[in-house]
Amino acid sequence: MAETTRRPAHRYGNRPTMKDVAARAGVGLKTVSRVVNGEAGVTADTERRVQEAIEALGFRRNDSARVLRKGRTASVGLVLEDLADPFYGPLSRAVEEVARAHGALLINGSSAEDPDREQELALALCARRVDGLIVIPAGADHRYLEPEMRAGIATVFVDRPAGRIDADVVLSDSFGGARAGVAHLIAHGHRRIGFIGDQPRIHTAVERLRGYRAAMEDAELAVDDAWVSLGSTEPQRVREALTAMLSGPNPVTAVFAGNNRVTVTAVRELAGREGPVAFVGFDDIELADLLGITVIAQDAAALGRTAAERLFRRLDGVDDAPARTVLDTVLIPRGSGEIPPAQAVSAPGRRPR
Amino acid sequence: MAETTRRPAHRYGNRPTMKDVAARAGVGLKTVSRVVNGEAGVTADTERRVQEAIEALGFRRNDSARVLRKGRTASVGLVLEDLADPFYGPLSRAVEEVARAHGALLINGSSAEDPDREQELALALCARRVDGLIVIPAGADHRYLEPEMRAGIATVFVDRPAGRIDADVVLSDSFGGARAGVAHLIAHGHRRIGFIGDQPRIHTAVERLRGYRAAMEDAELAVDDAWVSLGSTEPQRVREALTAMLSGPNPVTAVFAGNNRVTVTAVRELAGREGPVAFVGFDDIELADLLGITVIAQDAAALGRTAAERLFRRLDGVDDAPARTVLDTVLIPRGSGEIPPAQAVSAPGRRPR
DNA sequence: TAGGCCCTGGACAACGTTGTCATCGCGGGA
DNA sequence: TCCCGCGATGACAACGTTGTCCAGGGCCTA
Repeated sequence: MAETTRRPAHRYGNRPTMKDVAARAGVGLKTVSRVVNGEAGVTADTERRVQEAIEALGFRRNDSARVLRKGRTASVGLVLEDLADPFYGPLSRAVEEVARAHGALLINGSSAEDPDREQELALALCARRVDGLIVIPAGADHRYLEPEMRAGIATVFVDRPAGRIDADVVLSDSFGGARAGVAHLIAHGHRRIGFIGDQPRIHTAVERLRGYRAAMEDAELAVDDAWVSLGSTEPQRVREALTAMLSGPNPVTAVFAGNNRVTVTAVRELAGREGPVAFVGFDDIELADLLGITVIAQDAAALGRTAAERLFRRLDGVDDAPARTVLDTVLIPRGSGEIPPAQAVSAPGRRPR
Repeated sequence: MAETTRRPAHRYGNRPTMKDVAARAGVGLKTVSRVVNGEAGVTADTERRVQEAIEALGFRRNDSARVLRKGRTASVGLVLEDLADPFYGPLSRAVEEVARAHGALLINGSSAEDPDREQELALALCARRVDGLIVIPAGADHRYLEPEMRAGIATVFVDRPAGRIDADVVLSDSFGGARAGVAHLIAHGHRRIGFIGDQPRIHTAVERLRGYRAAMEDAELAVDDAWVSLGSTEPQRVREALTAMLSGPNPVTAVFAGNNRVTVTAVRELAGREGPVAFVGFDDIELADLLGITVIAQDAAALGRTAAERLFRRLDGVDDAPARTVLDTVLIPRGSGEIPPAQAVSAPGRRPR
C-alpha cells in the first residue's frame, strides 16, 4: 500500500509560508517576518535575498495567522438593513472610506429588517473578532451585544438608537425634520395632512410620526386617525394607506412620507391621480429635483462618516461615556411641498380646536 | 518593583477561550470544541455542563483561530467601483444573499475606478485568504491575480471582463443593449443621434459605443465626430458634451447615454432646455418611470447573483474552463425615447450614404 | 466471568505568524 | 590586547482552534 501523503488537506492551496521563503533565502523565519513587515534591522543584502525568494515563490502573508497572533483584525463590521437601498449605499461607502483611512477593511451584511438576522450577523462578526462594529438596528433589544462590548469590541449604532443598552449612537434628527416638513405644509395652507411611515417598531418611524404630531399640535390642528398610517413600506400597503386618507369623508390635502421607500411609491401613486396633493418626503431621492419633490434631506454619508469616526476614536483608546450625536436635516423645497390646498368643496376645513 | 503582569497585551480583550471553558466545566479542551461545533460523541450531561460554562463565561469561538486551523475563511471578497452608486447596491446585495446561503460573509471595498486601488484591495482580500473573490475591474490588467488564483482563490469578474488573464466573467450585453437602444431612436425617425459614455478605458463604455456605431451603421447613417463623447461621468463634463452635440452646426435630435451616471446629468440638463430631444439611457434608474425616461435596463441583481453562484460552484470543486456569461438587457420604452425628431429647420437631414 | 467492542473524553500537534530573548560577530575604547 | 556594546539574526513559544490518536470504562455476548 502506498504511503499516504502527510500533507494536511487544509493547507491554503499549498501556498508558500514564511518558512518556505526563509528556507529558499537561506535565512531565519523571523528575518522574513521582518522584511515582510518592513521592520528595521535587516541588511540591504539580506533583504534583497528575501525579496527575491518572496517574488519567486509568490508568497503573500497569511493575515489569518497574523490576526490570531496580533489580536487585531483590522476590519470593522457593518450591519445594515439593506445594502440595495439607495439610502445605505452612501452610508456604507462613507464607513468604508474612514475604515480605509485607518487601514481596515469593511465586512457588511444586511439584516433585511429582521432582528434575528441582525443578531446572527452581529455575532458572526464578533466571532470574527472584528475590531469594531457599526449597527443599524433592526431589533429593539441589543443586550446580546453586552458581553461582546465588554470583551472589547467597540460598537456604534447609527440611524436608530440601541435598545436596552448604553452605547454610542449617531442619528439624524427625525423628530425635528418631520416636524419642520409638516410645518412647511401647514405654512402653505394645509390643515388636513396625512402621514405614511414605516413599521412602528422602527425607531425613526415613530420619531417622525411624533414630529408630525408635534407640528400639527403646534398649529393647533386636530389629527384624524384615518390620516396616519405606519406599516411596511411595500408598495401595496402604501397605496392602500394613501387611498384611505385621500378618499375618506375627511380627505387630506397634503401627505408627508416617512422615508425614501414610502416616497417612491407615494409619488408614483400621486402622479396617477387627478387633483394636486401637496407632498413632502423624508429622505432625499435621486432625481427628486427634476420631479419637483420637496424633501427633508438627511446626509447619509455624514451619518456613516460620523459613526465610523467615533468608532475609530474608541479603537484608539478614547474611553469617555457613550454619546448620542444628532445630525441636522435640511428642508429642500422643490415644488411638491409648496402646492396650496385644493379649493375644498366637499370637505370643509376643520375648525382649529 | 511590582511584578509586571504576564498577560500579553494582544489577547482579545481577555476573552475566555475554550481552555477556560474546559477548566470551568471540568472537561477536556476537545470536548468543548465538540460541543461548540455540535459534533457527536458527547453525553447529554457533559454537554450541559459545557454549555453552562460557555454561558457563564460569555465564551464565543474565535473564528480567526478556526480559520487558521481549517484553512477556510467562509468569506468572499467583492471589489466594486463605488458602493454608493445605486447600480452596485443591488449587485452587492445579491452577492451577499448567495454568500449567506453558503454560510459566508461578504467583505467589500470600492476601487473608486482606480486600478491601483483595485489591486490593493484585491490583494488585501487575498491576504485575508477569502475563499473567493468577485471583482468589478477598474484596471485592464489582472495578471497580478494569477498567483492568487493558482493558489486556490476562486475569482469571478463581473460587469466588465478581466484583463490579460483567463477567468470567469459575467457581463450584461452592453453591445446589444446599446445597439437596440439606438436602433429604437432610429426607428422613431432620428438620424442625428449623440452618444455620451464613460471613460474609454472602461470596457462597458467602449462596448456601448460600439453598439451605437453598429446601430448607426445598420441604418446606414453617418456619425459626426461631434456627436460622440467618452469621458468622465462628472456632471460638468457631461453637460459640456451635451451642449457640444446639441449646438454644433449639425445638432443631434436624440441622445443615448452610456450609463446611469450620465443619464442623471443628461436628463437634468435636457429638462432645462427648450425643444424636445429624444433620450434613451443605459441602466434603469429609480423613478425613471415617472420621468418618462426610456432605458436599456440591465439586471444588476442578476449579475451579482450569477457571479456569486458561479463562484460558489468553483468553491464546491467544479473545475471546468472559465466561462463568459452574458445577460440580456431589456428596452423599456417610457416616452423619452419615442419623441420624434423636432421639425428641423436650421439643420437639414443628412442624406444616408 | 472473560473478552471484545463501542462510546466518551482527553492529550498532543499543527495551522502561519509575531514577540521575546539569546547569540554571534565586529569594531572601538581602555 | 581585551572587553564591552551594538547591530543583525535566529530559536522558540504563543495566539486559539481543530484533527488525530489513544485510553479507559461500561456493556454485551459467548
